[in-house]
Amino acid sequence: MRISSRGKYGVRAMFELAMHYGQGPIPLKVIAERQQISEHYLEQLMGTLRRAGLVNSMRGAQGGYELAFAPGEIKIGQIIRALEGPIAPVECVEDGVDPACERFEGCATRLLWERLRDSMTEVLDSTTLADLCEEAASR
Amino acid sequence: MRISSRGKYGVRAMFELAMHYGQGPIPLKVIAERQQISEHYLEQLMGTLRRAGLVNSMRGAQGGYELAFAPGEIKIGQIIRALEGPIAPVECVEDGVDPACERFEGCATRLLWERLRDSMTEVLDSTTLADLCEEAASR
DNA sequence: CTAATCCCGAGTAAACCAATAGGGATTGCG
DNA sequence: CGCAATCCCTATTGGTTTACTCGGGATTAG
Repeated sequence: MRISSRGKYGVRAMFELAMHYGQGPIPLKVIAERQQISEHYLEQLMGTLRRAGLVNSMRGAQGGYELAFAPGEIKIGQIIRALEGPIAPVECVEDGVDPACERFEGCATRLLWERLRDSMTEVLDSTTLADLCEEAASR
Repeated sequence: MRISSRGKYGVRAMFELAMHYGQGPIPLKVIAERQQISEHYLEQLMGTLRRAGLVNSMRGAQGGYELAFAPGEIKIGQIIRALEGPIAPVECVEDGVDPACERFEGCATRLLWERLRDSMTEVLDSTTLADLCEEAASR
């Protein structure tokens, strides 16, 4: 029941961008350094986040990345979904999957997985980058 | 954010045992058949569950597996922990891990992962095999 | 022009997963 | 007793995923 480094790194990188929101683009190199993430690896993740519409990038000298929205409008759940796929402990409770289950009792365990999915989603979608910034500031 | 087949299969197998609790041991073969799980693979999982003290086994003809406790006393969380390890979205919020974080802002994301861990634990530890049986019965 | 920067695709070593293979030990029953 | 049913254990395998690394191309501010 672990998220992968993709999700961890992604949230850390986005948090870094959130902490400097409105101050112009931040180059990959700086994010990677400050968050201790392999630069090339992070590059791939940022590409994914860009294609998901969560960050904007500027090429060329003085370029870098910035959030596509204000920190308060980006939910952690969006970041995780972009990098790790649907938030669902088992495939059959993914959004948009046919709920018909051939196993009669499959449904018994299915309800459980739905509850688990919902509680995970609730946490991840009720927290925004702004919340993380506040928590970091209040210490 | 998926649990592996180990966890899925394990819960299904334990549910099967719960549905027939008190009716003597059920052979692996039957569990595997009813739950459509590879017999040899399930054997490994049952070994793990036995060593975790969640099931008892009887060898020889007429042997099989049965729950070590009443269904109401076995939490899903125990099954998952036995088969998948600690319930924690990231390593640094596992129980018993040093909470000191070298990254100053690591703590900002750490709080998030703790909340996620707690909400997952809450669901998995508040549901017992008896709950699954009830849900299956009420339809 | 050039240095800084993003962009992209390929390759890779290690780990993990789900399953298979093959045999050994126990035990109820005829 | 002897055998079939059953659990027990270790090893191996093929496939996938993970977390990177490598090398080069495109863009742009100064």
